[in-house]
Amino acid sequence: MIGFFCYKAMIEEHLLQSSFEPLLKQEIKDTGYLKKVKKGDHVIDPGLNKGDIPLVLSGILKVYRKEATGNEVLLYYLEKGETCAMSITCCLEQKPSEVKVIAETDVEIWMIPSVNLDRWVSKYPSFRRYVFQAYQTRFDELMQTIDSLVFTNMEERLMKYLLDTKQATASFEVVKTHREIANELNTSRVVVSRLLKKLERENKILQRRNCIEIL
Amino acid sequence: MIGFFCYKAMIEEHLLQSSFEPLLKQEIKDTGYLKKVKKGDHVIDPGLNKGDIPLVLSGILKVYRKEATGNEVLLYYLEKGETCAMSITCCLEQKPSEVKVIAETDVEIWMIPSVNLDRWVSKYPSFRRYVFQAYQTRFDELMQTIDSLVFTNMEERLMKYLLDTKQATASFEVVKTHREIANELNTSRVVVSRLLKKLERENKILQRRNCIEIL
DNA sequence: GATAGCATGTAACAAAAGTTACAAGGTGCT
DNA sequence: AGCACCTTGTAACTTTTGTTACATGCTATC
Repeated sequence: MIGFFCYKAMIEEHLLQSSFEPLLKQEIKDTGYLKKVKKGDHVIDPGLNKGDIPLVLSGILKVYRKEATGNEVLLYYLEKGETCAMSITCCLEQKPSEVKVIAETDVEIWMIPSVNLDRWVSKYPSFRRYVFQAYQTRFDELMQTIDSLVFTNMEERLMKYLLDTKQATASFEVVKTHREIANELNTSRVVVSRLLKKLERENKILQRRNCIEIL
Repeated sequence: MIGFFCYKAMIEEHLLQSSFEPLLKQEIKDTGYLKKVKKGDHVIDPGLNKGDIPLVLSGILKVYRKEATGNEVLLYYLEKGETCAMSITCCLEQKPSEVKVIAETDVEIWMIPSVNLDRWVSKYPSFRRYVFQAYQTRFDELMQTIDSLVFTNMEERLMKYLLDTKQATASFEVVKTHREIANELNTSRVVVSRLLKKLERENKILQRRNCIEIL
């Protein structure tokens, strides 16, 4: 029971900061449920449509695009207060998800049953704003991803990746191996090592084992 | 007056085929207006927020991403019955557009004043479905664009581009110069000529001046 | 503290994409 | 016809990215 009250307090604290109407806040608290996901575990898998919409309470989610052959590429991070726009469209259209969502850290998510979605969008102006703003933010992120893919070389993509990751984790360091970074950028480990060495020589970063410090 | 009735008939014909409620159809007819755009002209410009949402009645729109330095890349085409999801988020969030929309052919668009958006989303289930489906479709297209950028080489991107363009124009031929294609893929003319020659040797296409036939 | 496995550095090479330069042929205009 | 301009083809070269191979050193585990 203590745990139960803790969760309710957590979602309450979160919702208090939002612009949601009191009635909507109550509905979110009453119909949602808490989901804890361990670092590295899947939240959504392509093709697997769980039907509920995640609202991040704590931790960081990575949103990926994955190819049939196993290659993948990081699209963006989701942080506290954010939601997965892809899930919303998937739920409303009953379509399997196009993306893969993995917990970058241990994560706590408030899951909102998708049955309520359409009604809430209709009933609550604040929820409409929230949903459309989520779309806007995701489009912006995807545009940035596309910019980075089309208009810049691997070195710039890598630097943007480091800065984004630093931002998402609110830390000075990026705690990842060259291999992990290579996977997230869909390139090879050797290329990442080569470019990181170059960035280090240019005094833009500092490398330690499993860890990159951004200067 | 004849022209006026023609337009009303055209939008009516279009709406009849849609799943919109009679009342919504009436509102769309009453509050919208027709916009004709000549081939090559801009419909939306980045930074320029006209505030109305386009509904394509006839013709094809190209949606681009443009860089500060002038480089650009084609994201996808919009066809009859479709709308620009970017415009919707831009209007609702009062944010300048992230993309550039150009008429690929002469185009007729029914412009919907954005003042009505929020109310219609709230009031009409069919409009909610329409808007969310528009988002879904655009996300899918962007995912395909990203796949093509991350996971395939220029030859495959070029072939996909030709097939997409063929599909959009509902024609056997792609009536474009190598230079135009290079611009839409953000590469150089020489690279496009080289790869098209290769595709021709492999009997996948047939080239004439200003025109590529897909086999 | 031996050892297996992982992380990083680097050389050497291959493939893909971009750049520069020029030639040949078509098109439209005067 | 003559001319300017556009389109396409291609050679030669550079740069970027990807691949293979191997060396070195760290770390965890037994």
